[in-house]
Amino acid sequence: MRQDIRVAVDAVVFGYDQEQGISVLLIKRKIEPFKKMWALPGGLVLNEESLDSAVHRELQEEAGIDVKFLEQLYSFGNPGRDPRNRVISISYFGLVRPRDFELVARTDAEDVAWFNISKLPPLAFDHKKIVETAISRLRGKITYEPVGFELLDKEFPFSDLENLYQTLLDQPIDRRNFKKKISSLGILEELDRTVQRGAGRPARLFRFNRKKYFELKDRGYNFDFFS
Amino acid sequence: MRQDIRVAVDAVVFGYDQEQGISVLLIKRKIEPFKKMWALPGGLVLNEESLDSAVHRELQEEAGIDVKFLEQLYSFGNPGRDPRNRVISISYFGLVRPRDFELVARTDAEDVAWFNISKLPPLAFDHKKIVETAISRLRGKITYEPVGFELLDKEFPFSDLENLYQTLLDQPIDRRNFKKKISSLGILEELDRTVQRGAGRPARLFRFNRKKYFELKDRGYNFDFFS
DNA sequence: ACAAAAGTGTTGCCATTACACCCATGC
DNA sequence: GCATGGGTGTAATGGCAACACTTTTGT
Repeated sequence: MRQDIRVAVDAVVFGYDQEQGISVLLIKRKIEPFKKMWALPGGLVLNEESLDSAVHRELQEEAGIDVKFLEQLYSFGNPGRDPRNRVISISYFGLVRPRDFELVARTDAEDVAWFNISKLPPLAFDHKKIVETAISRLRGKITYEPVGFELLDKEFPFSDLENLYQTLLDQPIDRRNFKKKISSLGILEELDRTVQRGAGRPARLFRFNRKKYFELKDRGYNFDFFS
Repeated sequence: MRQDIRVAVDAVVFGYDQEQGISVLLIKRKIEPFKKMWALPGGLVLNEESLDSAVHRELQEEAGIDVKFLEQLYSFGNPGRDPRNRVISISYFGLVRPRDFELVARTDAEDVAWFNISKLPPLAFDHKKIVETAISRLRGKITYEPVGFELLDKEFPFSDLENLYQTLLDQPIDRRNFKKKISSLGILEELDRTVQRGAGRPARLFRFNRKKYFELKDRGYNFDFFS
């Protein structure tokens, strides 16, 4: 019998926010199977498009967002992961600043929303497994490359970076040692301006030096976070 | 138009040998397209089988070998990577001891052979790119997990491990420091026996402590190889 | 006896860790 | 003036890197 397998892409897009922590973008399905359940944005690849284009298109179509940082995660292909036909899912991993986007549910999606990664609803298909894979990739990532460029505002107080790392590592960091380490990498530029956040002393703003940041990312770097 | 994409798996299986260094397993294609060219073992996934089974089956069918260590590498899916139909390839990465197997060309393969990774012939499809991706994964791998269990003989002199790392890193290693580092990981067991290799003093044999080796592998470990 | 490979310790240095008080602002 | 978050330096430790000579065998 001729091969009868379909190919889909699915995206696990993470956002970071001081209040919410790390969130994942989900859509509520408008159609069967798993109608009304939350699921990862994604869908079948068109005949003429590349896999990368397919993910970008689906994110645009279903959630109305344009994710710049996307990389391939893993391909899930067990028979039976879709109850109707055999579909293999090529999953992607993305990072964005949620505040940069206004979510808009379209086409197959009845709703779109951010969910904190520790408060996920039940998910359609094997999407729970996909999200878990993505989270463990994200956690692993910060130990061998810098993370933050895609998740923080263009200009941010140092404590934002510190909080991001604490959230991702799920453990406290010594502020002074962390500052020393990051500063020594030379990927940050200190600005003259400050920002006030609630009570307390105003914080100086920083931004990433795009060039050095990506150089370091390409070379790879071993952070040793234990403290 | 209904989706018309096929799904294949391809395997980049590496072998290590004191004389040959790092090699890749290739087959010579018996059929069009790219008839008579060298290519990675692989082929279309059957309707009812998992991706993992598909790779194992293809390796068995085309090369007659049974690869125990296999993990997913990356999925390549550009339209046009196969000149006839659209085929996406889910590639896998494997490690074996070449001496454990006798290669046997079967089904679609006219020939099977090991090629040193620096002396590869022209390859069919985009297999050159796939092999390059696999090599860079292999190089990366040894910096965050131990490697060797799957590539060395059950019992081996310490110098084999040292040579393996030197080959993979493509740079000399200080023998004393390397010994100290590996010993401190507690993944090696020293045996009473020795082995003689050509001239020189006989070398004591070692073997991996399977349990501790895989514990370390799961936990992840940061080697810092610079020297 | 010499060539070839195996085996083995010490020292200096640098990077990581641990640790606590002052500063600028809002209320 | 007090609560809140921002900002900063030093000393001790431990892990890594550099480094060369002796041992055991074959020829």
